[in-house]
Amino acid sequence: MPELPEVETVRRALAFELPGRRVAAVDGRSIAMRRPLDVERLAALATGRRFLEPRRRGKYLLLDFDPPGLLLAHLGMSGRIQLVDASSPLRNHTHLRLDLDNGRQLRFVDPRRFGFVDWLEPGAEITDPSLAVLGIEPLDPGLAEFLPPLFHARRAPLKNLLLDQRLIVGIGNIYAAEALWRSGIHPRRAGNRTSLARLASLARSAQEVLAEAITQGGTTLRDFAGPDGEAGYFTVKLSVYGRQGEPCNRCRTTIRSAIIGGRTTAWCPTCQR
DNA sequence: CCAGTATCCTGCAGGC
DNA sequence: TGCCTGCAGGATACTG
Repeated sequence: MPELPEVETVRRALAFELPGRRVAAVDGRSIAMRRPLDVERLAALATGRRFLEPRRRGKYLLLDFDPPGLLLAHLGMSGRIQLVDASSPLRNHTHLRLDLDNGRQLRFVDPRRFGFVDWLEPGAEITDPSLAVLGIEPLDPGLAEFLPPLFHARRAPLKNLLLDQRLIVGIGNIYAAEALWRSGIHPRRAGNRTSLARLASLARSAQEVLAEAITQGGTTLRDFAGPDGEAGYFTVKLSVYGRQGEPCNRCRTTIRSAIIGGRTTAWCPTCQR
């Protein structure tokens, strides 16, 4: 489910309420996830600590504590984080619950279990196998400068390159398609067959679409504290993703789709070359 | 090193 | 109403 804008929206919502709160108890059931979920271990490590300001790196959420240590979370395809009253009804597939000292509860829900929550000791961030390999943050002001040479050295389709978290983080199947449409580039075009100028344009498009999605998500932040306590999976106006068979917003040509980089990819055959 | 594929898991929509 | 198939916003182990 979540790409960078969704994770950033969750982070901002958590930033309203978590800092300063103490973990009163941890509960759940240990199960297999992308990393095994060990509730006993998390309970022993997190209980009694206070939350600091939450951080994000790519699609990863980093919940820092005092005394130092952090919960590293990834939402995979179907993960959700809820911040609700401890008494509120439990969703199915709620794997982990952290009771706060104010009667609220932080919950990790993930039906497909492609996500995970893990504990990192101070400093382990540097060596963590998932975090250590991550590429550039797309909202970095220098993106349009750093990305073109990186992509230009590869012959894989740009769609694949955008999804490669070792090159650029936070972009998933939706925003990869949207960024390519905005810059008028065909998703199958090879990195090394794209001019540096067009790659710079792609970088700016990616930056724009992510920033706009975050802005949209921001409007749902007040709902976060509402009855369901979920960060809304806001409806960004999508131009190509999921719109195969419909007319292109720019030229009315029928949007088509194919599997590129192992994932369904939609594009406009007229606008994108 | 690079590119491409298979795989983990559940839920849901659509076809019959 | 079932039952089956395919697909889903991700990351990574493996192959060639």
